[in-house]
This record gives sequence, C-alpha cells and structure tokens, in this order.
Amino acid sequence: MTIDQQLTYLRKGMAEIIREEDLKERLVQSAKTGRPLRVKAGFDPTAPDLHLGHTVLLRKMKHFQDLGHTVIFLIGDMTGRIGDPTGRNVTRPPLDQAAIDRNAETYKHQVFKILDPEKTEIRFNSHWLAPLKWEDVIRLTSKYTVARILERDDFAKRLKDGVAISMHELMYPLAQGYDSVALEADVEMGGTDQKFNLLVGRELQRDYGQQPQIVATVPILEGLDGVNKMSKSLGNYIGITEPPEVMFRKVMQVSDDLMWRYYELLTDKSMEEIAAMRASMHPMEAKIALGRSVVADFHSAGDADRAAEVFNSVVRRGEIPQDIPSVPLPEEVCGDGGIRVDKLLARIGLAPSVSEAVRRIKARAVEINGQKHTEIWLKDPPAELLIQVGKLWRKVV
RNA sequence: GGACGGGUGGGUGAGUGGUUAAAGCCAACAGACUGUAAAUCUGUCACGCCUUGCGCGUUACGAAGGUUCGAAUCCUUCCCCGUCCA
Repeated sequence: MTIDQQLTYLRKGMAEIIREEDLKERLVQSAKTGRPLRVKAGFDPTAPDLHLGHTVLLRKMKHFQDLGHTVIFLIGDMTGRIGDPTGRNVTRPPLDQAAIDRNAETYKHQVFKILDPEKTEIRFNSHWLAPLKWEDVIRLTSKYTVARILERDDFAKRLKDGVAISMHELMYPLAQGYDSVALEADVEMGGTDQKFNLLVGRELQRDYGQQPQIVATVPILEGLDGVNKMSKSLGNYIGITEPPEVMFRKVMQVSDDLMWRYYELLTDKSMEEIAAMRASMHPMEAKIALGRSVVADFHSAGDADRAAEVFNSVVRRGEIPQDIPSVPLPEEVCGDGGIRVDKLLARIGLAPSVSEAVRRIKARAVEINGQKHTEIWLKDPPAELLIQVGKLWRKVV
C-alpha cells in the first residue's frame, strides 16, 4: 500500500486524527526505517468484560497492525485507582495483584479475538507510575497549569455546576499523559471522550523531549438504547463473550436508525455499501444480516446461522425454545392447595423477588404450559411445568 | 478558621408533623400492537408473610440518637457536598 492508501485505510471509521500530516510523516518515517509505530491505548483494569463499544477502538487498532505496526494494550492498573473523572465516578478501591492478573488474563483472552497477539504488547502503568516519588510527581504536575486542566469539559462543567472535583482527579490526565512518555508512544488512540487526555500526552511528551504522539479518536458507540454510550453499568451493551443467540437477539432489538450506525462502526462495509443497503433493503433483513455479522465476528459463521434460526423460531414464529433450563421443583413452594406460583417464580429465577413475581402474575406475563396463568396458586399441578415469563423460560420437574 | 445553603426511591425532583411505601417526569419491567425496531395504548415499578385481601408485617427520605399518640418533615450530635469570607 502506498502511504496515501494507508492513510485512507486508517482514516475510515476514525473520528479525528491530530494531526493527519504528522501521522503521514510518521508513516513515511516508519516505512523508511522499518521501525513499526507504537500505537497505544489504555484500558480500565476493573472492567475486563469487553463489549462492542470497545471493539470500535480495537478494530481500528487492528488496522494499524494490518499495516505492520505495534499495538500497546495498556492496562491502567494505577490510573484505575483514580478513576477517570468522567461523570460521577467514585474512587475505586485499589485492586490487589491477584485481581489485576486475573483481569489481565481475561483481557488477553477477549482482546485477541480482534488484535493480533504477535503485534501486541500488554503493559501495566503501575510499572512506571508506582515508583515515582513526590519529587517526580511535583515535576510532572509543574508542567501543566490549573487553568489548562480545568479546560477539560467534565471539569469545567462540574466547576460550573458546583459538583465536587477532587484533587486526585486532576492527576488523571497527567498520569495518562505520562504513560505516553514512558512508552514513547507514536500514536495514542481512544474514544472521542478521551480527546483531552490524549492531547495532554502530546504536551508532556514535548516537555520530556519526545516527539508528540499522534492523537487518533474513534466515535463512541451508542448502546442498545440508542442514546447513552454503550456501557456495562448502563446495561445497554453487547458483550463479546456473550452466547451467539443472546448477541443476535440484542442486535435485533436495536432501533432501525441505530442499526446503520452499527453497520458503520462494527462492520467492514464501506459507507457506499451501507448507503446502498439502506436504500434497498428491508430494515429487518438488514438487521438480520448485521446480527449474523456480529455473531460471526466473535463466534463463527455456523453459530451465526444457528443464532438466526433460533431467533426466527422463537421470536418471530413464537415457538418454544429448545434449550430451556430445567430445574427441580422446590419443596417449599408446595402446599395443600397446590403450588405457590409467586414463590416458585422467585426461587427459579423468573422473578427477582416474591413481590415482583406477584406483580408479574397479575400483569398477565406468566404462561404455564401454554396457558396464561393469573392466579397465585396452581391447583392440581401436572408433573412437568413449562413456564414462560416475558422472554424467560423454565422447565420445572 | 468564620458566615450561609444543601444531602429524598435507578435518575431527576415535589413534599416542612398525620390516609406518604413517599407527587410529577425520565428510565426500567410486563401486556396489546408490530417487522425485531420505532410510535402508541394499558398496567407495574421496597421486601416478606398468609389459599391474595383494595389483608398483615418489616424496612426506607446522609448516619446515629431524641421530642411526639404520630417525623422525610421538629431538636441534638456526627458525616458528606457547595457558595462566600479568610
């Protein structure tokens, strides 16, 4: 690929590159010297469950690898203790070494579904941050001014709204920037919400006599609700280790508009192809294709077919699913009058509490052996019960 | 250190002694509709007990005590947050 082709390849699906000319120059240098670029991105050690939102970034990092560059997968085990001050994050308790190792393993397992292990370095920032002395920290903080730190959106907003900002939060961008210094990063990637932090890295590198890194941001993927960013804590995510049928179903639940966004950020289709599909395909067909694509990425084409078929059968045709979990009938729910259905639902995971179970029964959400069941008691229960509550099924024997 | 203001359910935000398990809105959940979605409509949205009733009990308005027949509402102490002054 020519340098210009490489640039085009990298630019696709990217939100912003600062600065593009610098990237070009760096690519030229690299081609000339044969030294791969060091492309860094940081990840939070407390949340090792990756979801599709993370994959937007990972996919893009992979593209650098496709061009022969090295990706540094940085686990922010030290910065994680600060907690990125986006929103109302509370300081997280420090993780012990065992937990960090465990999370790192989980990360590796997941990340290499996308990244090329041969061209990936996994690093921990406690390596160079933990040994810093007061003296070092003071030197680091002296390189930035309060006014400039407070330019950051979150800080500015919180200051204006009278929401607390703790001192240590101000350190976060500096710590992250220092990572770039320690790693001598050529490029740092992150979501658009990371822009400020990434830019701080540039400044610090300059101060430490390094060539400032190129900042490359990717768009933030909206979650299943189409409004908030995809995140585990909001529950609007699709995890990359989720079973095929779950993934598929979640994709299908996405709104039509959001689907096209997903096409853009989660598939290799070009914008032209996407526009063409949008013009000609039935939204449902397009969504099925998207679901297959996503499942195939993290499982296999065969899994994608099966997931699609399960969806067709269960959701579209309303058939009874094949793999209903079977549970024994708990003794305590049996009485003289038969079976206490509310308790039963709570015990076998079809309702979070007995009170909630009662509500669901009264809301006509419960079906037993194909019949709506609206009573608390089930008289003369058959030997086997097939119970459905909303999307959940259980077989009770 | 001083002077003020504030902390309510997942989120907002009412409520200043009594039908307040706590309005309204958002989110969420279930049902109807559907293309899977959106939109719309309906219901629900603390926990537990009892063959379930417009039943009983427990817990809940930063924390702990207190005053009262009765407190989210009053008092005391503490914790936390903000503003202004230093």
